[in-house]
Amino acid sequence: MKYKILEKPSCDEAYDLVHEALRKKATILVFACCKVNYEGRAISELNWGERIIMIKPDGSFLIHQEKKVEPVNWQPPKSRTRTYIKNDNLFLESHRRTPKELLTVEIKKIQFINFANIEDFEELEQAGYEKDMGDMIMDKPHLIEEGFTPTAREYSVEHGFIDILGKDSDNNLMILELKARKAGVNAVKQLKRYIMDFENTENDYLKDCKAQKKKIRGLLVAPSLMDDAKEMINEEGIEFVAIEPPRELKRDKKVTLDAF
Amino acid sequence: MKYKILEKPSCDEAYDLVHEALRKKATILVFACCKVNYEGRAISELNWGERIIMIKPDGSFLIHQEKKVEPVNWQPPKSRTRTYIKNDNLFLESHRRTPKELLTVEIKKIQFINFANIEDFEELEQAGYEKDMGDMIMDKPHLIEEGFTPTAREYSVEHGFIDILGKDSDNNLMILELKARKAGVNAVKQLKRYIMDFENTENDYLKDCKAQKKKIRGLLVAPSLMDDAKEMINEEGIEFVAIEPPRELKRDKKVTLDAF
DNA sequence: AAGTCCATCTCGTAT
DNA sequence: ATACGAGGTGGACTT
Repeated sequence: MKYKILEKPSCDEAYDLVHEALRKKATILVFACCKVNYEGRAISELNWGERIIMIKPDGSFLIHQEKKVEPVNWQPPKSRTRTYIKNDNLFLESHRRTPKELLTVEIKKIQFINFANIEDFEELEQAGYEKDMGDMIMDKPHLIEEGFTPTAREYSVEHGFIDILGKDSDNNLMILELKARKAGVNAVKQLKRYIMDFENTENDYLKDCKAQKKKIRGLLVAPSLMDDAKEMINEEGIEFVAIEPPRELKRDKKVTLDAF
Repeated sequence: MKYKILEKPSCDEAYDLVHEALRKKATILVFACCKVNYEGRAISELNWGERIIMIKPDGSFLIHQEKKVEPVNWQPPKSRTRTYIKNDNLFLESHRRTPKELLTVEIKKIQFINFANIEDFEELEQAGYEKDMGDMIMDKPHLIEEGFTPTAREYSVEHGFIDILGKDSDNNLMILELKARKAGVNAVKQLKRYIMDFENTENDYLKDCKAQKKKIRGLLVAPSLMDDAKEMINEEGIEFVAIEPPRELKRDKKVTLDAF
C-alpha cells in the first residue's frame, strides 16, 4: 500500500499506523494538538497547541507551527523514532547519540495522520554560488584579465582560505576573493586580512615573488560593490573585478555540450 | 470548517481547495508528484518526483523531499502564493520582492491535499545559549572569578563585539569571549582579534588601564575546549574559564520566584 | 530597508 | 568521528 490516511483516529489506531509506517520506512505526517520537549545541545519546551509533525524515512523529525520556514523543534537524519502510549496519549520520541539529544512529543487530539512511501529519485540542480564562480574562473581565467593564470584554489592562510591564488601576465602575484553577491566592506576586510596573512607566512609563492621583485595584487571579484566597499578598496589598494556568478544549471550545460 | 482533506482529487478540485485555503488563511499540505523551479538569489531546478508541500498562513512555502531536515526549496514568510491551471496541471507559485524571488511548482498527480486552520498560541521556551550565559555572568560575576566586575556588554570593536568587558579585583581589564558550546581554535582567534582591535583603538577603558599600568586579560568562557584550542590559549596567553550555559527555562525560573 | 550575529544552525566535504 | 566553511542560510535585533 502506497499511502494511508486516518481522520480523527483513536490513540490505538494512530499507534498502529505509526508502527506500520516506521516498519515500512514511510514518511509520516500528523496534524494534532501536542506538547513538545527537547533536551540535548540546548533545552526547550513547547506547550499544548496544534502543529504539523513530519517524520522522514531517513530519521529526520520535524515539528512545524503555522509560522516560519524553520521547524519549531526537530531532530536530524539518522535519529531513531519510537512511539508508545502513556496516560491515554500517543507519544512520539526521537533520539540520537553524539550529541545525545531527545525530542518527546505528547499527542492529545489527532486531526489526521498519514503515511506514504515517497517516490523521488531527483536531486536539486542549482547554480549561482561562490563555488560556481570559482569553477568558472578556473575554467576561463581570462574573465579576470588577459594573461591571468590560477596557481592554487582554497589556499589555506591563518584566518581562512584564499579563494584563488594566481599570477598575472607580468608574474605579479594575485590574491582573489570571490563573492557571489554584492560585496560589502567585510569582503574587503577579509581580503585584506588574507593578504596580510599571506605576506606574514613563509611560502614558495612569496619567495618567488620577492626574488623577482614582483607585486602582490589583491582582487575582489563580485557582481557589484556596496558604496562603503567602493571607498575602502581605493584606500586599501584593492582592485575590483565585476563578474556575475554563472546562472547556468549543470544539466543545461551538459545539454549545451552534448549539442556539439 | 476546521479542515478538509481530498484524496486523489482532480486538478479542478485541488485548485478550488487551494483557493479556499488561501482565502481562509489556512495551512495547506499537498503530497503530490511535482516539478520545481526557483529563480532569485540563485537558481535551481528539481525534476518530477513526489514531495510534500506546505504553505503556511504567514506566506512561508516549503517543499520537502523524503530526506533531510531542510526543505529542498522554499520561500520565506510574507511571500505571496497564487495558484492556476495550465496544460491540465495545477501550478503553485510563491513570489516575493526584495530580493525578487519566484518559486514555481508544477503538480502532476496529487495523492492528497489538505488544509487546516491551526490553533496554536504557544511560543517555544528555550535555554542553553550564549545569551543565557551572558545574562548569567552579568547577574553572577563571581562565576568568572572572585572580584570580577563587568563594565560593558556587546562592546563594539573593529571586527565585531566583545561579549563582556570588565575588571578584576586588581583593576586589570578583562575581555571575555563566550561560547555556549565546546570552543575551538576559531573562538581563540576571534578573542585574540578582539583584544588586538581593542588595543588599537582609543577608548577610556584603555586610557585608564595604561595610566594605572594594568594588564589586559583575555578570557575564553565556554563549557570546554577542543585540543587545538587548549594549545593555542597557552601560546597566546589567553585564560580559560569553564562555565556551562544555564539550562533553566524562563518559565521554570518564574515559577521558582513566584514560590517565594 | 539594511547590517550584524547567533543557531539544537544544516549540510557538504576533507581529514 | 571531527573539523571547517558556505548558505537562496533563517531569524532576532539594531540602526
